[in-house]
Amino acid sequence: MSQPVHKHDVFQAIADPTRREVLKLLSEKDLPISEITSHFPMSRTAIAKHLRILSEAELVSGQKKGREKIYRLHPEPLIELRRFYEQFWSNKLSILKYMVENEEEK
Amino acid sequence: MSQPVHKHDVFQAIADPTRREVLKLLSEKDLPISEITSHFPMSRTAIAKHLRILSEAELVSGQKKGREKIYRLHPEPLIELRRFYEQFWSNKLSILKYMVENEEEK
DNA sequence: TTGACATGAAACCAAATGGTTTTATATACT
DNA sequence: AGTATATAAAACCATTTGGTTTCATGTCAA
Repeated sequence: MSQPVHKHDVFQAIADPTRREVLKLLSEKDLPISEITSHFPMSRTAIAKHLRILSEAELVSGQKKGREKIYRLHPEPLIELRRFYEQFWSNKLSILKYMVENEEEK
Repeated sequence: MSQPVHKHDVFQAIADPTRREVLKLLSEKDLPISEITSHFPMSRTAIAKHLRILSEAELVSGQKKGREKIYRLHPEPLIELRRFYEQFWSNKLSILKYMVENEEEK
């Protein structure tokens, strides 16, 4: 019975370069769809779809303001990205260690 | 003229849950395809395809050893994940702060 | 050398992805 | 009231994705 709360997860959401760019944009400032679209070589409709996917992953939310819909970044789910990353690189020391160990094999 | 050196990048590579699991497996131990396959409810061919994608992203490499092909993890490209992550969460303090603030909601 | 095992490669398929165009609806402006 | 603006929603489409099955090739072992 467990509901499929989110169709898209964070990993899928950031798989697309356009969506990563959108997140970057929104990290500076809340923006309406049309403004976001102006930064990309594609239709507003395409951007709206990307925003929906980001929204399903709870990385952004949109609030209607007059006739505009203002989107805002919510970076919290990206923490899952960090948890994943740290399965492999738990700290900077381990990275250094790895690099040293493999120095000669190159 | 710039060649598309890699068909798949890290972000695409880790978008699939099976591939993330494969990376996790390989983080413990180098493994041949058949052994990897035994951990998943799908065919060896399917796993081989996932390995190719991971390989294109340079997250794994495979070396023939007798009739087996042993795969090994190369976590280096995951550093890009970290760079992306830190665009939004620049330091551990902000993460800690967030986690503490949301402790009770679990 | 024959058979079992491990992988590779190709053809095929349904569903998802990432885009388009068209049409509709709600809001703001004059 | 009528027009322009901002978004939404739907139909459509080509390509990619994630799987399958089938067949071929190389290697080990008896």
